[in-house]
Amino acid sequence: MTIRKDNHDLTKERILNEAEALFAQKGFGAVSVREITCAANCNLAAVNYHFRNKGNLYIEVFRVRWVPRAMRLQKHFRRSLAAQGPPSPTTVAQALAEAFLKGPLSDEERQRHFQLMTRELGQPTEAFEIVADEVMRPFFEELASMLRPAMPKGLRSEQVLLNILSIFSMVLYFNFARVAISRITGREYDAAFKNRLVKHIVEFSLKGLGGLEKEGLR
Amino acid sequence: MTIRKDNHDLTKERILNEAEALFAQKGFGAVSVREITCAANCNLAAVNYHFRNKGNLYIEVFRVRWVPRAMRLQKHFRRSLAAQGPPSPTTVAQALAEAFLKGPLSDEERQRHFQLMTRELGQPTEAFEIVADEVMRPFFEELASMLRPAMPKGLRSEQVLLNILSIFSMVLYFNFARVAISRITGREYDAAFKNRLVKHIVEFSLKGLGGLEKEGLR
DNA sequence: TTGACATTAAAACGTTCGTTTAATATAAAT
DNA sequence: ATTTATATTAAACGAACGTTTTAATGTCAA
Repeated sequence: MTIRKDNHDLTKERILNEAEALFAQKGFGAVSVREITCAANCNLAAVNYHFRNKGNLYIEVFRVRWVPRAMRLQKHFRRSLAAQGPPSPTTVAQALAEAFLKGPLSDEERQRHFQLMTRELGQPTEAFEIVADEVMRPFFEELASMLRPAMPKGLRSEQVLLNILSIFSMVLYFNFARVAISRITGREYDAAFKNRLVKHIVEFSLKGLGGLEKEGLR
Repeated sequence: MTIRKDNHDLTKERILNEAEALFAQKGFGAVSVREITCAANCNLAAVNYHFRNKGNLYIEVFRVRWVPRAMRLQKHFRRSLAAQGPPSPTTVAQALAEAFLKGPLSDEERQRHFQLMTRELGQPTEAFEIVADEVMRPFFEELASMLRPAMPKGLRSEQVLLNILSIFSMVLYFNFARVAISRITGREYDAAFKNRLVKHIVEFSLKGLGGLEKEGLR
């Protein structure tokens, strides 16, 4: 009964895509509804018809685009981690850096993803509740439980969390500050440089974590 | 001859202050000129009179507020470093983390500073040229020349730079994502927590840098 | 073919935007 | 005292904003 035609809400999908790209690129306040509908090749009123208003479109972008992508990233991380046997700081750091810097996403998609996240980290809106509750906190706890057994003796759980946050700060930074990093290092942000960054993050993180195993280095 | 009355351009100063706070808080596109002039307690036209237009006010904020503050930070770093004898990875990391997380700035000022920087890192505008050329690149080179002699044998200069960028990613992150970090860790971002973060960054960085000295730890 | 419903389209709503203009105030210079 | 340069003010400009309204489509079940 509720089965509609194939391209039932193709417009809705296009709006979500373009809205996400623009929100990531320029931030919520700097993007106009007209800009979105123009990029999505649809009528101005479509945003209000499909999403009630601009603000709700923004949080919908997180709900139906950002969170599922974050889940895909986590799944990719778990798969490539499981393929390496029981988790150690080495394998965790390796799988993390690879999933978040290379991983299953296109370069554009990854940039969008971390730009949106960085914006919410800097000035949290309603969308941050979603990011924190559905993605960050559960994943960080998962990572903590993986790393804790391999960490120096009686490490406080807060310290484990800070270590994880530090790794994430690097992942985030090397993703969202591409232009700046290219400019400062003088290197183009291409596949080769990305590999270099993964290697660096893994090494730096491993040492930072205080892991004693040396096999993953160099 | 050009000596005007006391409050000659007090308005100009107030506009710069409020503009910086608002640009940092919400981003260029999401701040209106009316918002700025209202906060600065002056007439709407004052922005265009003193700064030609909104865009020029933004880059002027960087020129006469952000860069000088960055210089103050660097000076503070150099002074507290010099007080500890010849620079080693330990003393450099310690002085860096302290200067950028506690340092000479008020908490508000520091948050503003890193929010503005993060915005430019994410989507560089004309202001990023200033940030990169006048602050980042020279300072990073200074740091590199300090760290290089103490680093493992034949470390490529690119690798030294990546290490420095990693430390900065943490400093940046722990400054601009305060709300998120408080929320995730469950700790209020107060003086005690800031000290905890400084300690963590120093330890993590030191190990990440591959420094062999242990005296600075714990 | 018809009636109901989902979607798109065009036009207009009132508001706010950045900027400009013209008038006014102030204090130093002549 | 008058001129000149600097600074502030109130008012208005057209453009763009988010949203609503109304009409025109398209698509199924009956």
